[in-house]
Amino acid sequence: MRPRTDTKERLLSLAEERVLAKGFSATSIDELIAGVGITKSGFFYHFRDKNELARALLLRYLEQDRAVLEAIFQRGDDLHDDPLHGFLVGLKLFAEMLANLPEQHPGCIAASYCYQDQLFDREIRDLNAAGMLAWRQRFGERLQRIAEVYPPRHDVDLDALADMISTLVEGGLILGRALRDATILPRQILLYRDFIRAIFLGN
Amino acid sequence: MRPRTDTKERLLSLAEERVLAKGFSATSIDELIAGVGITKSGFFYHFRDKNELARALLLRYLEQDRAVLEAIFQRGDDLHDDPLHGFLVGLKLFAEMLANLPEQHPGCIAASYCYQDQLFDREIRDLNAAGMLAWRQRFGERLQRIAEVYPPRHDVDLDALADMISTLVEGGLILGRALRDATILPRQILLYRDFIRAIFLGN
DNA sequence: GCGATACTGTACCACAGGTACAGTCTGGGT
DNA sequence: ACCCAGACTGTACCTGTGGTACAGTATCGC
Repeated sequence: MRPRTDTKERLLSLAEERVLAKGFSATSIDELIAGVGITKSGFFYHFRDKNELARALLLRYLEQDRAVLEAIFQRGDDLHDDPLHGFLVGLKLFAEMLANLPEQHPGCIAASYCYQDQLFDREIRDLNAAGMLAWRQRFGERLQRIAEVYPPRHDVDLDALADMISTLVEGGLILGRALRDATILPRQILLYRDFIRAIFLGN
Repeated sequence: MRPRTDTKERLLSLAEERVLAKGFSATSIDELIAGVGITKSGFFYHFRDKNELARALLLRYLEQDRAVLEAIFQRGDDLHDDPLHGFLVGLKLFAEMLANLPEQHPGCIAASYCYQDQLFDREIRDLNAAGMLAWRQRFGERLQRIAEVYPPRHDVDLDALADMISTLVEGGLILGRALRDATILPRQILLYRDFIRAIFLGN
């Protein structure tokens, strides 16, 4: 048998799927190794223990998420020079992408970890928090730039408005899963888009 | 030792706390019985197996949640006859209640179960879905009544707008936990309130 | 042929969920 | 005073899982 080079990736992919379906602690090492066809020793060659699997899973997820979303909103900016309209285009693209997923969005590792955070060490919890804060900052900066050009008529809590995207995504994933309805999340994003229009364009 | 009558309740309370902190499968029967001071046989006297604990936990949570939220929005309606303004008062009361919790909101059992749904049987998943749908209906009816009096200038997806509350609550709980910031959720509710004003009052 | 990489195989331990079932204490009703 | 249902305790046992330890092996590139 020739040694494969993608075993670690396949372990992480399978682990991600199982963790989103059953939670981290219910995801047994045995089912992972059975799924990718290695032995327990093979698993512990790649990861010192289950906690290291948890960390690798989170890092991989955060990075994938960042790359996908940055690409979408960058594309929005490319399609429209104005910061507000570029953002509105980005939100539409985001909603379309979510609506066109081949199947139900599998869920967010960060949210899953959040409801099991006592399983993990400080480092993982901090990574998770940093990931959320990064979105607040990225969207917050956008909203700042927009507010400079389109001063909102009322006071708006821009940090909360930035957090609102992550909030709707996390909440939308939960409702979508619970109700087995993949349209919930994209519709929430479109509502958010309406809200942004109302705040900065007043219509 | 005299037999207590509240053992089952104490088991459920402790289980709820642990499940929200570690997830269901990582919550061991041993830690629960140690926490309330009974033996394993005592646990299996109250619950046939762990799955029955899961069901009882969810039912208890859904009922508590329903009672608390209905009381808040009923109070809003009592304070203002108009359906829109009663709802706006209710949202403000809700945000205040969330902001004044003695400590961080412990989280939502339904959301926790959602990210571990393969652990549970069909019945529990259906209960969870029915709980979410009930909120869509309760808020959807309110929004219908409001829209009759205050026709929105644009088309609005009222079902999505009803779901938006649950979405913001679930998402806000996740961000609040991840960032250890109890102000996130109430601020999201206030933003939702602003959105409702913008849609139905146009300001 | 050598060493790094990617594993396998074997053996072992503690703990968790779960099953089974007999025994015990207590308070309330008769 | 007695009985019985409710609320447990005690003991024994089985399986699966996470985790540890460590020696051995196949393959590839240099």
